Amino acid sequence: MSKILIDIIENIKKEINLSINNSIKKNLLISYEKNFDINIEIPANKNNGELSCNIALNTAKIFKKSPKQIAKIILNNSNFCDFIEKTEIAGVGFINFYMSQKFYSEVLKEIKLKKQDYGKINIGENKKILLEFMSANPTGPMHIGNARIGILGDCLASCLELAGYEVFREYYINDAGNQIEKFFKSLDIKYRQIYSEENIEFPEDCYHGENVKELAQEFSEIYENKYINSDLKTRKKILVNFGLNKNINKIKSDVEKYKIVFDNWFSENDLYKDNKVKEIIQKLKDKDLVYESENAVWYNAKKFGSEKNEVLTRQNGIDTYFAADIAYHYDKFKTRNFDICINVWGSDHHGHISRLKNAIKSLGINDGNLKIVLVQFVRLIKDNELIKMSKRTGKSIQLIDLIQEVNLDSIRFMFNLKEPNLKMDFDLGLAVKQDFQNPVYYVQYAHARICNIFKSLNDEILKEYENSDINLKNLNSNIESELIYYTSLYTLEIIKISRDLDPTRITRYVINLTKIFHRFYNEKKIVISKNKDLMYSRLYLCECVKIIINKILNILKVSSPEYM
RNA sequence: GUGUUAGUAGCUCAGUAGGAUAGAGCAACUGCCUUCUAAGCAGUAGGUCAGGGGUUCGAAUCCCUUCUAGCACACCA
Repeated sequence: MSKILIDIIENIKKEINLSINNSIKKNLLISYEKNFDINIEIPANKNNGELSCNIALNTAKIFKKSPKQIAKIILNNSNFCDFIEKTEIAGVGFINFYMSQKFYSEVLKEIKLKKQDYGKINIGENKKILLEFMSANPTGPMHIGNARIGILGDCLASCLELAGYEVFREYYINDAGNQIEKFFKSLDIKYRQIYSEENIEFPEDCYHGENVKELAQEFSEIYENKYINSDLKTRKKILVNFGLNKNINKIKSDVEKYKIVFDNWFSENDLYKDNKVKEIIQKLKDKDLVYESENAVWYNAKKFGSEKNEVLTRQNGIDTYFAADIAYHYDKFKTRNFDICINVWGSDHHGHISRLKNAIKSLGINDGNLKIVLVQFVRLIKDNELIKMSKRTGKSIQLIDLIQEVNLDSIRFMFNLKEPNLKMDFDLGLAVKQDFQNPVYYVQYAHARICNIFKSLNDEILKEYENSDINLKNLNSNIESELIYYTSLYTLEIIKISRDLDPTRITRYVINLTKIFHRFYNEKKIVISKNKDLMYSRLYLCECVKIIINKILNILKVSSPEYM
């Protein structure tokens, strides 16, 4: 468990509360019953210490003293652990903490000991999370927005695992409902067009993408005109099966090319096969939330403050996506017993959140355990021009097109740079052309530099380094302290990622870490044969930084080159 | 129209459970390789945090309001 810094922060909070209580007993502060929520932060400016507390400012009114007086009383009546070198009262009354040399040494020892497990914490308490993401429609190829969602979801899963959750990654295949009817209709017409002399019209509301045409073509190459005159039911079954299989396999292979991993591919159709959709409608009916009107079955969402009610079963007898989605989430929570469900959705689904939450709440599920991460659309820019990606026009930029132009390291890194819930412009020209400007190389370069240092050492030195007792107290310059301190913040980052469900923080963290490392590298010579004691300490530090960079690049599934 | 997300340097973005002098990268300019990798480092310049109110010791961050933009408001998924 890596949590030196976390422990110190907790210790400070406890000690300050203790100090306040003691001061009250000694009549130094006026009586107040509650324990305070102590806020410890990392100051933006290094001159304000490594940790800082604003408790004296927040309690000035309560204690009717100036913040500085309160801070002084608190410090006089407290005794912090030996990881704290000194404290000071600064500015308008902040209490600032400076770390001791022991702290720096212990952080490095922990990294070296835990290696890739450094940063692991257990705030998740092994709770089971079902993380559903990507879930692109199988009626056509995936577009670039799906790539962003896939990469963010994949990375979020890894981060949550680090935070101590048990994460199950799932892809929901929408292979049922109205859209499958539409998919069949589109395929069927394209298929018949191939063999018909007459001009069969292709309706506006069908899928206009190239994909449908290609599928019909492939189908006809295998079966020729065998099914042209079959009855509707037979034709539908064979065409839909053929099309879905092809598309889903394509999705699976594309996903693999992006190194995105799923534990399970959940078929919407299975919900129907197992009668789970009808069961859920019945359950809602039992709770008096369902009524029939205009030959459709409705869910009474207005009861929960919605503006309008929702259809569960259409006039044509087909259940809606909404009905299936309730059944799907019931299955996640109640049948498969997940503690928390996280869905990574395109932000165009945001309207769906409240009605789904209301629906599962009415089935006795705590809707607070359903969390939605919204991901906004990606626009692709090339030569300052917007590349459209409408599925309907058939000229969409597919997910697979991108990987043919830009290398995967770069794609994965770039998509992990910007917060999910912000729209993003992906500059294709820049990503391809100007490799050296890309932050991914900046980070990888630091890794390669460290590898190179170790490669330059001969076996004898390496052996001595491995076996000697390293004096980490040598690492006492500003830049070394700063670098070590930053490595200790890694755990805090993992906590914030699981709190905000924003994996992109880790990318920004590793960029900052490498920035400090590059600065250190320029400022301090590492291989110094005259002073082996110092050299080994610095090698130790390099090794620790390398461990973290490597770990984060692994999370991002970006390669860690040893040479560049 | 209603809901929702946003607006921070020329460009791309960090920073929001209120904190100290608002930060990076790119682009511009100036330096640093006989030295562990210059895909690097150091420095200069660049700001009415969209506008206006409010809350308080303190606001880019919270509240109200105006403006601008994306998205959603289907018996699509």
